[in-house]
Amino acid sequence: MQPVQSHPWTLSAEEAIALQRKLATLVSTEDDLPDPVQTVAGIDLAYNDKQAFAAVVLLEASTCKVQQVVSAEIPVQFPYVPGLLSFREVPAIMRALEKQSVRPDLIVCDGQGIAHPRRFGIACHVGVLYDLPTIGCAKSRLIGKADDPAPTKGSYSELVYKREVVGAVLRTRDNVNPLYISPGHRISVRTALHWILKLTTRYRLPEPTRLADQLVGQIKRKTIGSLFADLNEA
DNA sequence: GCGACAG
DNA sequence: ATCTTGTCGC
Repeated sequence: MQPVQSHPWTLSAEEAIALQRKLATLVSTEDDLPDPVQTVAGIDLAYNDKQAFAAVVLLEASTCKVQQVVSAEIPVQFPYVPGLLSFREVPAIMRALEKQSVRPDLIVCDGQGIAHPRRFGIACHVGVLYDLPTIGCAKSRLIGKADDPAPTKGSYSELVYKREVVGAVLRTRDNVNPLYISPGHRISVRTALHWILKLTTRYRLPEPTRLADQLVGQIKRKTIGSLFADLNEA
């Protein structure tokens, strides 16, 4: 699949911030998903000294069964800067997605959606580029305040930033650290929570992101840069 | 001015 | 993100 739009990627931090403000205008938090959501994709990345690896896992929404896996490798060109994560990860994600034949009905990203200083986390970036519904599912907080949700699975509390509800802190399993859920594009906070819970089985992370995380790790190990270590074991 | 700060 | 085995607790 190809993106609906693109923009330069060789930017300074200042230019990236200006671009985020501009693209944030296109984000929608109104539910606009296919009638039956049939396929869901999970995306995650792994890093090497010089390379970034991205993996996209396509799942059947009703069963969480893997239907397709694509990945890509690309040299890291943008440093990690809180608030500018997408400029470091999206290039690799796009290379992987161009290898994927199916346009998923929903995408779960590892990181924030609108729970971001300029309401444009990585989930929003991916959503706007492909004009697809996306959810930001982060393991920790970037911005906002929230009460600690009850310790039981399904409990959650609103994540508020600048007096506005930008997401929720969700307990996906009993007595485990909660996840930070926020809309990426074409989805509301409530619907995003609904889907994350629906896609969560026996682990803290929902299946799309959990499997993508697990797979990029394997893919990274099978690289020539990591083969030397493997030769010693063999 | 001093912290906090997705992956 | 990444370096990494065993171990404590629900």
